[in-house]
Amino acid sequence: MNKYDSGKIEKKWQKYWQQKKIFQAKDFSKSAGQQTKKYVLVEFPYPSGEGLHMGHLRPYVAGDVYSRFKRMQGHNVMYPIGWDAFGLPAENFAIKHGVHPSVSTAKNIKNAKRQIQSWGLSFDWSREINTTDPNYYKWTQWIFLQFFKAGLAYEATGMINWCPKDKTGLANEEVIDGKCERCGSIVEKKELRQWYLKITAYAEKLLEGLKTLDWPDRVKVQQENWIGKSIGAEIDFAISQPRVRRFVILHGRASTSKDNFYPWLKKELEASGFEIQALDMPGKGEPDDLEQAKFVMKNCMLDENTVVIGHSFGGVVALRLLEQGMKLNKVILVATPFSGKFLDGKQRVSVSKAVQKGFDFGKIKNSCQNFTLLYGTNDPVVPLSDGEEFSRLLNVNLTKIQSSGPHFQSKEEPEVFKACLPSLKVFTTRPDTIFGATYMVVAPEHPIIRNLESGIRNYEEVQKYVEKAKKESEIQRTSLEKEKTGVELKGIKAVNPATGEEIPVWVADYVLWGYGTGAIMAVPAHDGRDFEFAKKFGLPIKSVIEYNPSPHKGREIPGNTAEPSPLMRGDVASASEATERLQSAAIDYGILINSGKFTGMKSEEAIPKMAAEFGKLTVQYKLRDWVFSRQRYWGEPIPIIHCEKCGIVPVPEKDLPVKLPPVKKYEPTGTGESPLAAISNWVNVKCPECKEPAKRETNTMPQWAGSSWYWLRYTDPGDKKIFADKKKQKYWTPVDVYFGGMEHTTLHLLYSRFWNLFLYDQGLVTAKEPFAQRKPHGIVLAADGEKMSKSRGNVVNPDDIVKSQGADTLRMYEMFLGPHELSVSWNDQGVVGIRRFLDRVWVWTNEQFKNKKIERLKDSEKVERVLHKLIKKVTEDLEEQRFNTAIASFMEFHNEIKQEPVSLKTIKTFLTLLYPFAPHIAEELNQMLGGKKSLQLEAWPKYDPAKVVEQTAEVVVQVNGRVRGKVSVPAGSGEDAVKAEALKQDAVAKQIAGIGIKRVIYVKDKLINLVI
RNA sequence: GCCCAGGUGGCGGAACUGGUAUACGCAACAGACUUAAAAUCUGUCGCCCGCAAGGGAUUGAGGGUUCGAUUCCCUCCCUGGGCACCA
Repeated sequence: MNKYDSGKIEKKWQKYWQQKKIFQAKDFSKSAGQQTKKYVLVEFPYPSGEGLHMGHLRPYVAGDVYSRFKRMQGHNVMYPIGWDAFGLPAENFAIKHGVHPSVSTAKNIKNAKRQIQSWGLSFDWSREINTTDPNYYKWTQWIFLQFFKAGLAYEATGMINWCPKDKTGLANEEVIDGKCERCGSIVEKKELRQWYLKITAYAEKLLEGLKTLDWPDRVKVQQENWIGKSIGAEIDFAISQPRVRRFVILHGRASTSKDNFYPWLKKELEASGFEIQALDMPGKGEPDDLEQAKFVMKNCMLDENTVVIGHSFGGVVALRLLEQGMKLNKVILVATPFSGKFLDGKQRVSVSKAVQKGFDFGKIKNSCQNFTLLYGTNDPVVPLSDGEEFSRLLNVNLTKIQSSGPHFQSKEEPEVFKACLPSLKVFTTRPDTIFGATYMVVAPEHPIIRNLESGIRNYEEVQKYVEKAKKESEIQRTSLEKEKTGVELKGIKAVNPATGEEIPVWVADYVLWGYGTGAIMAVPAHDGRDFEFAKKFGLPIKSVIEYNPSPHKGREIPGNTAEPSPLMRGDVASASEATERLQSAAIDYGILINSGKFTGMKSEEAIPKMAAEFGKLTVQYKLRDWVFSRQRYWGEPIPIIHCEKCGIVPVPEKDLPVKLPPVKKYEPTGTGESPLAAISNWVNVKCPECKEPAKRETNTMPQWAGSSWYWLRYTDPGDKKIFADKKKQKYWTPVDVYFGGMEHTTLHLLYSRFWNLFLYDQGLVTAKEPFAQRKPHGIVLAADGEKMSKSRGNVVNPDDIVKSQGADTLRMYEMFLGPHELSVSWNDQGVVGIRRFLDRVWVWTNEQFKNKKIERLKDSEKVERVLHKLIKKVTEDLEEQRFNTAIASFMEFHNEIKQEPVSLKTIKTFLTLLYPFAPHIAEELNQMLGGKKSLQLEAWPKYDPAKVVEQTAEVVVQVNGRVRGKVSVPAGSGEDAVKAEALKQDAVAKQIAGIGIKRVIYVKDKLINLVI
């Protein structure tokens, strides 16, 4: 008998599988006996210099075992692999050693491929992909352009997360605990021009889709929390602003100062104590905006305390005023046209002329920082898209409303009046507490601080606070131990719309600019944070909710004995409901008090009513748009050209891919520009539209771009015409099982779902959701229970195990360690247990085979029963991916029958079952037994339910629920027979002696319980 | 603070819808083989009392439902993960 030489056997079979192309998945295959397709996916690796590690092995083996099993069941299985090869390590290596990333990447891929093959994984190599291959990233760029064309890829300047070590911007998802996901540096804030993908537009769809997925709850919940939906109300609080004295109304081109809403508006504003000016403008018909602007400057009192309302063409004039350097407090644009093309089909020469002259929006924003844009959803003349253009150029929100009359021309337009009064919009999930709002807080970044500069008496102090807050990192600002800080905006008061009372306005960094409206109504009696702040600064606290009188331990707030404890916890039952409908940070529902006509209502009832009364119901998400540009070299170039004249121009599809040019220096500049910016002959191009000189976008895409659609490419890896043929997609997608790590839940998995949902909406993808089932795996920890890491020196290299014990042992041990979804600790000593088992299988098979009679041998009843039990157990465990217990059952089987002679057929069946786990040894032994083809081509064994059944049953005898004995009875015996048998037992009789049996509980073939 | 997952021998872990808790493996101990060791094979092996037969307690803690609870319910503790001044 040969020794079990795992190294030799494994190489032999790996070569065999490759040559016979056993694992190639054929598109549309419907050959005889083949069932449905199965698309089994694992996260493709980043080929790093260190090679693949245990973290890769675990999901890959799981996917492999499952794939081999499913193929044998007759499924057409696709189990593909590729390389996610863009990324920083290769680039950093290039910086250090001057080796081009593509060179080191190719080398690393070669090594990783060698490793994967040595593990005996049944990947279909004919579908191998590489994200850094121009033929691949061509389509990554192409998809980006689809986002761009749909308006979901946009450029904006904003405060973004910046990693000072990697010298690049980061997405929100890449910041973990205020640190860079990749290198652990503390993330800074930096104002930069960036590309964004509008993932927020898909927030609701991403949430909805989750419901349809067969994913573990913990994964779904994590995505849900990340998207962070809360329903609440937006409420305007009026701001009294003593410095604004004067309103100037500029009417549209075909009207006069007496027309439209002007007389009514004048009356309203005068009643509020303002001075109004409204001129009849020169040049009717097709007026000239510059001429009108000069006329206004000459005839109106204009200064930094003036608000200008421009209706229609009047808005154009207002913008011209600003461009001329006129400083104004605020400009309200009402249905102001931009394009010159009107909805009634007419071209307005005056507007076209003004647009052609060009507005310098830099100058305009310099002159005034406070704009309101009002657009009518029912405007028959000026299109909403004009408003959107202004919104983009001025970087302010667009207010879309239904005007009372067409084009805001009715005699009264209340929305216009409302826009005239400065106000502060807040978002709250608890509008029912509005009567308790005793002050307001804005985030340090809130523009209202600049806008009300002239009205803020302590502006210097405020400014100092704002500057300090902006300098602090996210970690410092959101640190929990930190005491609340803030400064009152003196001279500014807000009006609580519920009580009519004037309340102070503060700036404080506990209010975040990134969420909601960046401003809150503070209800210190019912919000922990507001309470803390109010205590510190001595602000009034007013209780408006009475909690259900409940004996639960309320948390008494020290020093607040006068008021009923504001944070008294209410009824517990409401807590879980709250997450369902409305999320609440710190407060529970109760009965309203001190709340005018709402007093006595329950919170649940009051919330929608009060939201409608004082504002409107809205939805907020924590999800932010995806910062999609990186200031680094080794990534997909963003296929955009910047032209002075035509603006942002997408690279025409025929010019894709935009290839990475060779560079000498890979160092990131750190200034927020990519190293590509220095390659002038690459940067300078002709504008595809006007053919004038233009410049390429030099930012590249983030790591996650290539992996956001790679599973689609596997279905059609070589296609030159399209990213993935729709027929092939339709056959293969969605992915049936996706093995991978928990760490990708709010990164890769979220991004991929977003891309897929978008492409689905574009009609480019056939499956709405990309991954039907997700199987996350636990981390493989080192023997000491810590994470494996080089610095700890506790890393187990899979290559070493392959060398010493063999790939089959490595695979099986990895699976045997524990449940696939839980973290497990590697144990060097444990590995030998599996190797011993395989050794025994080797010896046992050889010895059985030596038995000359094996050909004619018939199995005993016991062997048959044990075998069929094994088939049942392994099949069921594999379906549920319970690999560890399946392996245990092989050992049990072996322990039970190792002394018995077994038939050839039984050994073969055993090897067939073992094949997915330990394919090399199974193939070798099967061949030794005379098998002519790969076990992969055998049908998966089926068990006979009749043979699984035991003839005799061991029934446990309990007395009062305690085990007192055991009886052997024929399977299926009735209660009386078992009871009689049980009473014969000494131990049982002893317990019962002298006491009558009150009751008997009998579970067939399992247990009899005598109650005395 | 909130949300998930989990807590079972010396260790990794089993236990189906409430029905023999500790399968399987590791480690440990004893024996066989050997000049010896390793390897291999055979056996023992959760804890306490007992020579034994047998008995008792036991699945993080406490309580409850039940003939019977690792499993269901309540309260609490601990570990891991996620979110976090998100209004």
